Amino acid sequence: MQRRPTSSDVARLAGVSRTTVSFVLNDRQDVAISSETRARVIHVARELGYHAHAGARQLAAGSTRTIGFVLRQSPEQVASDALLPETLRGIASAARSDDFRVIVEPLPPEAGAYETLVRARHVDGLVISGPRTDDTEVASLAGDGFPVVLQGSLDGTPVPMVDIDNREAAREAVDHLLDLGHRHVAMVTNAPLEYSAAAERVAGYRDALEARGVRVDEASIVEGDFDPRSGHEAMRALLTRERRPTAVFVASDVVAFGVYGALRDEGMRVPADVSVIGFDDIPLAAYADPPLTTVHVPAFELGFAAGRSLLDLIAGRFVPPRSLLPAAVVRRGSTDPPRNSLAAPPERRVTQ
Amino acid sequence: MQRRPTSSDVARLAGVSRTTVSFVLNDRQDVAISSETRARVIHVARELGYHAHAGARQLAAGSTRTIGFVLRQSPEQVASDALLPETLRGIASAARSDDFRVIVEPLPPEAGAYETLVRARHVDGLVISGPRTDDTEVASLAGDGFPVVLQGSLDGTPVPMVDIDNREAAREAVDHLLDLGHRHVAMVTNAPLEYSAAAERVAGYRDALEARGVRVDEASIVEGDFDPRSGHEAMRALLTRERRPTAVFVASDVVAFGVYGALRDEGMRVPADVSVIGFDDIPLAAYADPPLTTVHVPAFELGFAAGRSLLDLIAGRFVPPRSLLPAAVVRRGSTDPPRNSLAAPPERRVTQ
DNA sequence: GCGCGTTACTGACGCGCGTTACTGTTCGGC
DNA sequence: GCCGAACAGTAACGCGCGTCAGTAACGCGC
Repeated sequence: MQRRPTSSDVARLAGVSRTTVSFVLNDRQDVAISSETRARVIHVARELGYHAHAGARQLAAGSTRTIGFVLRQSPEQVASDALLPETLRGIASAARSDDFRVIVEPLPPEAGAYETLVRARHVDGLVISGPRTDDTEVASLAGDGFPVVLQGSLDGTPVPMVDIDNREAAREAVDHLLDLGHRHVAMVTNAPLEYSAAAERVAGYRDALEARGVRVDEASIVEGDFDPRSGHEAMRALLTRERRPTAVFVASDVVAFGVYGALRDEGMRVPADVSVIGFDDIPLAAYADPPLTTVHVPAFELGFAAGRSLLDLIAGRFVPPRSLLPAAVVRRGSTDPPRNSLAAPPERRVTQ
Repeated sequence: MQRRPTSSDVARLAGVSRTTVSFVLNDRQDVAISSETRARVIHVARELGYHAHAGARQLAAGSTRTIGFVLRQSPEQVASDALLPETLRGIASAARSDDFRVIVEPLPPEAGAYETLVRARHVDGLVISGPRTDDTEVASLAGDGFPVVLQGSLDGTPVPMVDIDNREAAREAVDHLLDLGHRHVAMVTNAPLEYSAAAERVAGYRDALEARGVRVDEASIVEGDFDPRSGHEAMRALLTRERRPTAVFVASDVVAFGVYGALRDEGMRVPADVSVIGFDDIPLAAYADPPLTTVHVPAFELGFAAGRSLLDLIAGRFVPPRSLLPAAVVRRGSTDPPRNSLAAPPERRVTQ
């Protein structure tokens, strides 16, 4: 492994000072360098395969050109997060366009873990995924003026966040079911309601029902917990209810796979007996049986937007406190009108 | 954002020199420091929330305490890589135990992209996932003595690699089908055969059949291409064959979801009409319909082992050229004996 | 009581870069 | 022909740390 070329090497070979090399390679417009000198320096640098030493540059310039991506979810949640690769690609993509790099830090058991990332100046800013209300570090970091962007929803924080409009998207999902004629729509949440996103999706569910004057039956909202197993149990619980729903809004595709399972166990067919709409549009949603109607969440774009916002924040540019990306229903095979919707319009069935 | 404490601050408050602070905090055993002084320094450092500046340390010590994780797959492959989160967790976990960090670099379109990571000394080593034969950079990096570990298989390279034994695992998968009595077993690959892993799994498929004296019909090996769609097409092609297989070995769970779809389209039931065994054991495999029998790939452990090996390499310790982790068949609901295996033992049916 | 080893610590250098303040040179206007 | 502005480039400092060579004090043997 031969010696790394330094800026002195470039300077010597180009017949200029190190300062000039630095000016040229950092493309500084405020200093006058003749275009011949510029070209010569750039040529030599390329010839030598010169790249400024990251550590030295950081030390001198005070910036790391690196951002951190902190996964605040539990290991199990990370493992089954089918959109994580896309989100990560989005962040990395945004970073690269500004010549930044991304350090990924899955949350370890101990607290104060990503503090090191910041205190040791490994990164210039953080994107925090799956933020939690009980996370006091985030607030104190952001309060200190350290650039932080939340990827996901969190109530009552001034920290900029990037997300989809969960409430609106959920409303649209349930609207889809209502449009098909369903009036008895149950819901399985994606997660416990302490998670803002889960609570917001429930709110959207209520919005949709109330807008049509359909009474919200609290018993038909059951909590899921990230994985298919929880969906299985939730659906089983729903099927013990006196009035079985004709449609279910499952606020997570992964959980919906469990819901499918519970329905199969009961011998109920989708969508003939029960319509199911999911949320996320994970890569396998289109290959479920039947293909899952769901809400498409633009994971790459969310990651990209979060990265973009963070870079803006680092550069001192204005960043809106909330960036909400559009999410839209993708209709596939798991939703249809309720079976006897023609024989007995849903509006009447309430009287039965 | 108040000023970062430096080692001088710690030194002053502890009443010692900066050198002593450095010795204590880096826990150097070869210099004599009284335990009282040690304790005092540590106390002050903690009090101040002191963490050595990453850039300065890198510049002085020459090591970044950071490793790179390069994703050599195409964006589409990354997006549908259901095991990526686990692998990433594994690497990060290994890194953390040595106080290293992980920079993730999805492969951008342009070539020479991760070279920067190395030339600018952003990282001390690289784990390269999904290596490809046409990757000359890897060879030249490793040839230069730069620490590189491959996560995944690549033929004919001296670079250390971590993987499962694809051939053996595939053999076990097919053995499972043969044990059930199947004799007409088709295969859908996980990827084109230029990918070493795909070729190895085909080899394992052949091994299993040949060991039982079953003739390998070249026409019953069809290439998949990472996504479910390719599985759908592959299975459709297999179903046009004169003799339909009674079982299919699909060398990727994700592709198997497509295979399921094609079988449904034909009105064929799994496992009653066709048994299917997958590969990978993605989180949703157990929630397919029917639950997919598959080969469990220990993704976290693979990531961890790759990270561990890389750290060993960086530290100058010995690293075996190939680390093969065990993968085992997980039987679920998608495999059963062939329907008429009792009425007409498979061995006889060949004469029909 | 002198030398020598051991213990406990420190001063100063340099890692490779960005940047500030400065120097020298050219050129146009009067 | 002189002056100031614009142009082209440079010397030197410091970012915060790790580390080497060195020093001072102390104990111990003879």
